[in-house]
Amino acid sequence: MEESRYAVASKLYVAVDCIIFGFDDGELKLLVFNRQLEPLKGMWSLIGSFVLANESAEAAGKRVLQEFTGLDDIFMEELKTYSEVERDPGARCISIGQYALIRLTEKNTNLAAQYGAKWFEVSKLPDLVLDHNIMVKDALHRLRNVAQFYPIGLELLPKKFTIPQLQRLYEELFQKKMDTRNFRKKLLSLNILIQLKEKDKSGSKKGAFLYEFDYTKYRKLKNKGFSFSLFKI
Amino acid sequence: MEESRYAVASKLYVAVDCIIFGFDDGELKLLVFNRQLEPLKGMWSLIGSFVLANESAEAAGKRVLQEFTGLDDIFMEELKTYSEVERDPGARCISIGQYALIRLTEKNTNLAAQYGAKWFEVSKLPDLVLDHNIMVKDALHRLRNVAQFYPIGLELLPKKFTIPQLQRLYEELFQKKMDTRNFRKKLLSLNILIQLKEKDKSGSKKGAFLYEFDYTKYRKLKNKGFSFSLFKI
DNA sequence: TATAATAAATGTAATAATTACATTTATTAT
DNA sequence: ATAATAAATGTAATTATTACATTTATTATA
Repeated sequence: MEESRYAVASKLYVAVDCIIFGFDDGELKLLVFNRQLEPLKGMWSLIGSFVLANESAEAAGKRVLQEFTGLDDIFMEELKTYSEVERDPGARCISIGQYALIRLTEKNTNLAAQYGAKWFEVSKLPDLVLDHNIMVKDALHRLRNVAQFYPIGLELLPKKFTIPQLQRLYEELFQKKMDTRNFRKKLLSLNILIQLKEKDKSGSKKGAFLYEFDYTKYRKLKNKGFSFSLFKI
Repeated sequence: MEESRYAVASKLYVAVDCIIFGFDDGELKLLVFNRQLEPLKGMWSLIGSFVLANESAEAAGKRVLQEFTGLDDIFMEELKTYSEVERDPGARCISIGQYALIRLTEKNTNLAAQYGAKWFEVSKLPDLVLDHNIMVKDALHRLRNVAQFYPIGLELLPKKFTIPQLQRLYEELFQKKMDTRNFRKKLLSLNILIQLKEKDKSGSKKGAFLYEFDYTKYRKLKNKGFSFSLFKI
């Protein structure tokens, strides 16, 4: 098509905003950024960026994630676009929400802190700029939805984790206590866990066996989906 | 925020493209548009539009759907954005894919035809412009995914439909034959169907009872999801 | 008016998954 | 040796899924 066809339409600012989840201490957390520049200095905000002329939205999201966490292999998926005319009083700007799941480490936590970013418990989030609180709500909703039909955990938990830890992730996400016997039975039946010889003794005197995900089987299950029934709806 | 902040970023063209599904004659169909203007005259394309300065992406999608079908209460959901730098050789343009499900009627079919649009069987789609074939593939994938965990049919079938018709929709979507006894049993167990006194005799001598969806229950089930198991995966 | 043809409608037994529920085990600290 | 703690385990009852073949209602035709 020729450029002239397009000339009649107006161009818009296009941004990405990342809704970044982590899991630590039995708590689901979200990384938010404290603006250190005017305008809106001191306000909390999701981490985002404009989509530049020479990059895709996905690339923009990855760029921002890399910058704030130092990681370049982060799980990230598009959530939805936010395009209400008045959503940004500064200028007409649509934003593509992307949610990301990251494995918290000391290293990436420190880097984030340097950038003025902070991990908040999802249940204790401050007010965020613009429509960012809505984005978080939508992302949480999506995450719950995903976890209902697809395995979750590989991206959020440390490489080696215990079954009680995994259960806490599910309980936190769904805000429900689950039965340990049934949880264990179901998770093991999925055939995506590899039991290690080691134990993690930080949580109890007895210690809990460490597990790893079987990456290949995890991916397969994530492709086909299943019904994750751990409690009556 | 002040306009100056934004001045450094470049603006992009933002479009929506609608992936419009219908179901008729036991076939899943897609509405595509034959460009009647240069450039690319005669090429098949999804129906789309630029997002205008004074409307949201959702509004742009609804506007286009209304124009081509005369309907203003169409089920439409965002699929994903397409933002590869080179996706449109005419100019840098991102597109928000939206998929829609419509109930085919003579009236809206005629209107579409007036606009040079045509319903193709999904399995016999022509080549489409740009990345539109990919959008269709993604939308089909999404539709299958949705149908695996949520009820489907209300938006695609006529208000009154038979169970065999509904089964054909599922069989078509998943490209699998299903057992009529199990299908019926499962669907009825969901409690979203209301049996009418009338029969549709167009398909057989015996005739099949017509049903309607119980809209409220359908919506509830769509909110919470379920596991739709009609065949072994 | 009996018969053939056709798709719709139905039932059941075997298997698998989910649910509800309480005790024992391994370890550390005292 | 004992107490304390979270981890790990088993089972029976219920519910859902699967596999599979015959009967039924109706129309068209012989």
